[in-house]
Amino acid sequence: MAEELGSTEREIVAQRLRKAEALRALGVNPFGNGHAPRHTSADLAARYGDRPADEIAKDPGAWSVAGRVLAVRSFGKAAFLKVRDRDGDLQVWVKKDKVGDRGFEVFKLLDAGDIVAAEGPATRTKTGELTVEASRFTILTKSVRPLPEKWHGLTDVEARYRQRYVDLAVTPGVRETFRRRTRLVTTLRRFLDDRGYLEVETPTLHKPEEAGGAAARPFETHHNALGLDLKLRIATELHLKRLVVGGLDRVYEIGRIWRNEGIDRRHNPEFTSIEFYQAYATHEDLMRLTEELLHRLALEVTGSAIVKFQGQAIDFTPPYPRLSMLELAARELGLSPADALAGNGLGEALARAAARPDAGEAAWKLEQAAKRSPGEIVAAVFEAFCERQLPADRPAFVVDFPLETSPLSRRRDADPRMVDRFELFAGGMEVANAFSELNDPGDQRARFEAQVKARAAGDEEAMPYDEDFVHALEIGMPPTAGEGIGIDRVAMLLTDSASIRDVILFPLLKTRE
RNA sequence: GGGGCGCUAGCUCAAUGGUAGAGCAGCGGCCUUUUAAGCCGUUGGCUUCGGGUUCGAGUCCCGGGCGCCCCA
Repeated sequence: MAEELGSTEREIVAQRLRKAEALRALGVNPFGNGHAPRHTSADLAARYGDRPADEIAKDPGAWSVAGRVLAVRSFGKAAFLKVRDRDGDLQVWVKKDKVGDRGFEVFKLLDAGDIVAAEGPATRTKTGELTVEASRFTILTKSVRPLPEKWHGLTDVEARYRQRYVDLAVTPGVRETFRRRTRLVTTLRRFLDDRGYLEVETPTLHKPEEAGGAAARPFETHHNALGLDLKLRIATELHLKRLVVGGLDRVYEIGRIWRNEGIDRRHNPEFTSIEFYQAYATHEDLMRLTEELLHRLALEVTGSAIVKFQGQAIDFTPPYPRLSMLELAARELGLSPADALAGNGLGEALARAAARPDAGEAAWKLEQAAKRSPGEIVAAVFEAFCERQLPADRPAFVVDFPLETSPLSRRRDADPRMVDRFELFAGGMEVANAFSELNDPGDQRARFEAQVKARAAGDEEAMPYDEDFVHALEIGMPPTAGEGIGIDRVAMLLTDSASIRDVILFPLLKTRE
């Protein structure tokens, strides 16, 4: 098949399609079906481990494996294939005298990338590699496009995201990252199930008045038959709390959330959250639960409570330090917490802070905050100066949130300008957010009204007035605490991934051209 | 939204403004213990796209696209 010598991709595809036809001529369907391997690479590893060649020779077994060929080292009448199956890599040794003439004719039509099946005894080659010495060999699927180069693989990140199937097939560690992500979700689910939580599913299509629960802009869509404008949910909070009203005292939902906002290392427009709600609990209870949960997740997913993230070891062993947003922000401003919260001297202090050299790009944001309430200024100052001071070697709780930052949180009994809320930070990211839930319907009305006012004043992230939610609170919600955790962020931490795109199989990218 | 960087063969990368190259993959040979196998030979290019400057542009200038990083 030498009539066309070119090696552009188009010519390579044509070449390989000709090989597929040649396979058909040999009676091998190049896109065959119905062959099930009986073993995986892990089965061989489990059986033989590090045992030497002479021991394996006494018990070579009869193995049946299949997978994608990643590399071919051919010697004319024999060849070593690097084959990858779902568990790992395995070497297959194809020898003309063992697979027979026909099997060897099939082998000669092999390209890297093809899916093959091999049967035969195990052996250990003189270089020490556990190998299936094929007595039968066939090609199950012809790969008609070339795979990336075997040594460097696919390093172009854009190509990796756009063609995740290639990335998964050839890039070391990618499969493991997504296995870990799944183990994380499984562990999380078991953790809550064991504590009497009920997993539920609530709507992802929200009517405009339902699309609250967070400060974010929703995606908009439309139901044709009902003639109804809808929004994709930005949180699961308001529906889950309705369920607590209904007596599902411990509920959680793991699911997709959509927020119509920018994309960066920590944000993808669709991501996965877990929110859980527990009646008769307080935010203090949830802090302890969170410590226990993260500790468990680190252990189950990585095997250690100390996790390396971007060069920094993070110890997930409880307890985690608690830092006061109000105190830290007030200190930055040179005010007492009481004065900061009361707004005494706040304007001047804020202007001084914004002018500091280390305010840098945050200055603009601080100037914007000047028009807002003292509580929002405190939060803005915290974000600008204090987040980066949080401990790097372990997670940390931030507590003492001003009321204005939290329209769904319960007021603190001791100081109604504050709420009983915390956020958990780890690896420089906000990972969880939790609070004792507001269950006073009158107060909730007032908070929604303030949100409506903020929206009218231009705050596009302010949430709508959800009358039915207030109605639910009027029916009566037991004292409850609830929490949301960004699954993708935790997955980043536990897989040492710098970008959220590395833990989302198909991150959103712009259309090319 | 702003700034910086990148985009050259299927993949990974070279190329003072002066004939676009290499390795891998492919193709033709040799080769029955290789680990990026080796050796000989060989094909393959709309240099992201569109303008411009220039005798001459992958390279310089302007604009678009896509991506990454930083900032908002």
